[in-house]
Amino acid sequence: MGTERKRKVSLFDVVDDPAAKMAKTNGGRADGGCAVANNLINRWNGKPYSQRYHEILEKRKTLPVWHQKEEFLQVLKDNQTLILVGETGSGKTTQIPQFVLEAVDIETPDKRRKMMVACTQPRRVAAMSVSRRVAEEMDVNIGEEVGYSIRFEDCSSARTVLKYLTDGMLLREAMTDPLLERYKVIVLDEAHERTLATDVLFGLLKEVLRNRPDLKLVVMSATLEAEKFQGYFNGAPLMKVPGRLHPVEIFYTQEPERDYLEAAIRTVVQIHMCEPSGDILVFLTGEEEIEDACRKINKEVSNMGDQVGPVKVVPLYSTLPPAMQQKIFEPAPPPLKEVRVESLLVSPISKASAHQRSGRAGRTQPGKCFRLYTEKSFNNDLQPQTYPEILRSNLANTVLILKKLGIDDLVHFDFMDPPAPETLMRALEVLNYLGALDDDGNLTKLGEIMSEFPLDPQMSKMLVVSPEFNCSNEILSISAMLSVPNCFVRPREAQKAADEAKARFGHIDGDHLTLLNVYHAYKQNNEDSSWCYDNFVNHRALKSADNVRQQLVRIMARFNLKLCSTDFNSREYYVNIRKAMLAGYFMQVAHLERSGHYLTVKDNQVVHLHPSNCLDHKPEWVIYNEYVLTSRNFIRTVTDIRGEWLVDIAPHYYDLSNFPQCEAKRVLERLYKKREKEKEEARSRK
DNA sequence: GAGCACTGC
Repeated sequence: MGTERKRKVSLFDVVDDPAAKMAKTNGGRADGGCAVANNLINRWNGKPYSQRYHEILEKRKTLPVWHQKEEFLQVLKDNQTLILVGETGSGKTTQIPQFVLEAVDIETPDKRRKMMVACTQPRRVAAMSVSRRVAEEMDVNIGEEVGYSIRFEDCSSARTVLKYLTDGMLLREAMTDPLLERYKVIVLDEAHERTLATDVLFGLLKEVLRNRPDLKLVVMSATLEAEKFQGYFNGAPLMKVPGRLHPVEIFYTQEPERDYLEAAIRTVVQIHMCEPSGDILVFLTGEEEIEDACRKINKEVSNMGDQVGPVKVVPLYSTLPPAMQQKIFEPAPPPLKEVRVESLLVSPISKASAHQRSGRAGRTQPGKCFRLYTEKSFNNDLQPQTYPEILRSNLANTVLILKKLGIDDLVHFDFMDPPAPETLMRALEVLNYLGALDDDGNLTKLGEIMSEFPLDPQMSKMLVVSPEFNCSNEILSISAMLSVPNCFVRPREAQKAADEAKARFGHIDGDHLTLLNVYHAYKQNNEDSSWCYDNFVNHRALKSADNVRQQLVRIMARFNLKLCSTDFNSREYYVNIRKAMLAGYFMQVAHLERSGHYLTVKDNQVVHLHPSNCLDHKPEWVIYNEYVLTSRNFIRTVTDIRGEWLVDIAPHYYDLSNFPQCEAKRVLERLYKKREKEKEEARSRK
């Protein structure tokens, strides 16, 4: 890799002249060119700028990136790829895409359509909120010239010239538009987070750039790993933008905290009592914890009565509806204090993200950062960077996407951090067993359809084949339910009632069918939220399952996969559903040994049924949705299946000549013999 | 008979 060509751009401030720039880039447009040059008319929608535009513009000009605007544009002009390192508060996420838009020519031969600038974000909230902000800064309506695109919500139009989108969304777009031809410039933001999608986009874009000399790439990162990016992108120039606007003081605890949640709440209350007014941002790991913390903070503060001011606690996590998530961007009414409880990354975090989080405190004014661990622990225990997701994930889905993108030689695909060859091999093997890839590793017709579903390949497979089992409606519902957070609520003060409520949905043949019952009951009760509350199911989870289901239905329709159900009164109703599930999950099967333990077929692991299961017996064979390692090896969400079905539905996987000697093998041998005999009898009857 | 959390499509 051409690190020898590495360049560093010198930093110097250039006096900015936006008016001249705009006149230049406005090109040959006759309409009001003069007004545009004079900064009176918005070149994007032809309307006069509002007063607010100018007010915001003055504030924007104080952001650190503005001091390097001309320099940035020069580097962009001279290079196809560039890397920009800017810490929190530099303004890079909102300003850089606007600078780009101002400078590049996005006209196309078709006068009605322009090319776009894309800016990716790892998270939906960010894509949405940043685009809103930028639309305001550009004095246009969100969804028109500036838009965003996230799963379930495309807020963009034919007029959109700047689009914020999740990195996963851009990857999906690449599947139908392999050269990303509607984009002129792609900005990959938060590249340091190294999400799976970002990492795949790195490799993909590197190739696309070779085929599209007119495309440009800006990689933005918050951390010093930038030199690694530089090496990877053939010595692309590196620009550094100074970070936060205000100093942040960092405090550590003296002793390690036993209960970080309790410590976090205590710290919040202390800050509330002792510090001047402002915002507090708390990082926690999950929905339940966040809701819990919100309740406790409210309670503790109200217990203190008039000694302290009121507090407004705002939760933030991904499964909150978007409108609720937007709440955290509303300013707190002046006399109130505000606590925002946020969940972003699962701990233990890296030093880099700890640093980035502390940066949040200095965004609008000087801040303080309270780390609920010791300084020693920060220095010794935390990894310097977050380990890239691609090195710790199951890659079956990623490999399927790459294949669909036309990347055949995965071993030589240019990953920034190549996954172990065994990991890739395992993914290829799984896809081959599922019939998504043929024996030469080429995508099959089935695989092509599977790749269009935003699901794991096992689930896509069961969905695609479900019409053959006459139960696609039910498999759609089950898939949707498996794709959202656990819908069963079990509050500490009402555990017994919650268990009883769950038991009412229980299906003796397994948890998948229980989920189906819940979904059906939810629909039959008109998606009513108080019904959910009374029955201890999470309304939000069910609503989002419904949303997922609709998306899946649309994909099914695109491929003419028929929506069908077996007659509910037929004995085959549940049998068909279980068989269809097995057609996708035949690699996730466990067998009950005479010892009373379950052994997985895949790797002969001893596993236990997760206590959340609703079976009233221990079936000889089960399929499971996931394998979780907590206090024991558990298989969670399990359903009873019959050994005969393994032989019928997945004989290529249950090929006994490759099977290790075990009880399951002997059982299967008998089943195969039985099948042989049945066939012979049928033949002789003829 | 024990919970374990997250993100993205």
